[in-house]
Amino acid sequence: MRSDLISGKLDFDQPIREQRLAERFGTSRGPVRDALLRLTQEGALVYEPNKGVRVTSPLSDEERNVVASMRLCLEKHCLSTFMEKMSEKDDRELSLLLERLISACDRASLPEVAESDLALHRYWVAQASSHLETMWLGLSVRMIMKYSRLAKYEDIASEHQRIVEAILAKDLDKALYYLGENVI
Amino acid sequence: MRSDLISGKLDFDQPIREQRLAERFGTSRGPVRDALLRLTQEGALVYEPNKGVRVTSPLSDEERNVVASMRLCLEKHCLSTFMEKMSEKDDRELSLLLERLISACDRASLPEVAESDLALHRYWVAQASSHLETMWLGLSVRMIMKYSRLAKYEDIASEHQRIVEAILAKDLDKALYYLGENVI
DNA sequence: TTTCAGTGAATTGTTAACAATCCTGATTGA
DNA sequence: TCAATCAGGATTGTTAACAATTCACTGAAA
Repeated sequence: MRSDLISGKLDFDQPIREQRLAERFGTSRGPVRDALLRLTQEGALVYEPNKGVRVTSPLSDEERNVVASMRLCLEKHCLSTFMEKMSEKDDRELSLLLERLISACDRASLPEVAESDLALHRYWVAQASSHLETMWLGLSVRMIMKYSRLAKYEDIASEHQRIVEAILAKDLDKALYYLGENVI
Repeated sequence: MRSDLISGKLDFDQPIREQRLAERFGTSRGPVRDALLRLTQEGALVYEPNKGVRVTSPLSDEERNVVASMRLCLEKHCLSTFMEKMSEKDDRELSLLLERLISACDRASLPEVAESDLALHRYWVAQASSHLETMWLGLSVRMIMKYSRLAKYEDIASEHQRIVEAILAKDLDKALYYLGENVI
């Protein structure tokens, strides 16, 4: 469900019906309500009492700038603490996530690009702090719901490749610099 | 429930039982689950599958610094846009919220201080952007859960008095400056 | 004594039925 | 013609019962 929202399959303000989703995922309305409530708190949906949820409207340019600078502040901190104590296992994991993103870009598959983009960033955030991870999610979901509609796949791939290369080379300054160019 | 968490009535890691809350609030477990899920997304509780929720652990000093600077970035933007288009109605509302906070400080009532502190800040954030409001909530709840354990009531009152005075005098620079001193 | 499997209570997860609310469209009356 | 009213269907909100899981405790075997 989240990947549908992130990839922009659904139009803004479109209402989401609980019964439909329950049938689609072969469950009852209870767990569906839980999931919709979570997506609401993440900012992908908006809720109105007795009217259910609908797809959230995109951020204005001003809002997007604020969110982006908050996200950058958060990710820079997480990337710093992550790089201080990363192991060979993290190296392999990062390479894997990057590879997945690049292949999604090659196939020009918007849902997969959006998801693997988030998964890569999420990795260093989650490794640094679980508290910050949940906050990061809310920021990123909102940002990607807007940007995913006008993405250039080659740029995404190369931007992330530079970041990961800098991380693997233990070059903190360079990694932070490229991260700053990517998160806009 | 949220005010219990904010004011620090419950110990960290203490598990929250759905049945207990359902009886306390005279409802069934369904709405209780909804509320707990929301508080989880806000960061006041943490959830583990098949184990329910428990009170979240406090932020580390490092995490708190990051969250504080994110919150300050967000609130400064919101306060600026709010002050551009505020009316006399907003003047009265702010004065009311400030008065409530000061009287809570006088009574040295921690739950009320925490809640009216948040309510005041929330006002200009909500007026500026509903998108940013939900993000702000997650940041602020986490911050206040830590700070509320060692607050000096007179400082809180005077800090907010200065902020509101600057807002009412339409002095943006001064308002932002005092806000920066308060959100730490 | 320690460890491990088993047992039962406590708790969370899920479901389907029912209640309350909202929305749409037809009908009535001015 | 137009506005207000009133079904009815659709949708969300709530509840209680049931299923699945966890946890603490017991007791037996090494």
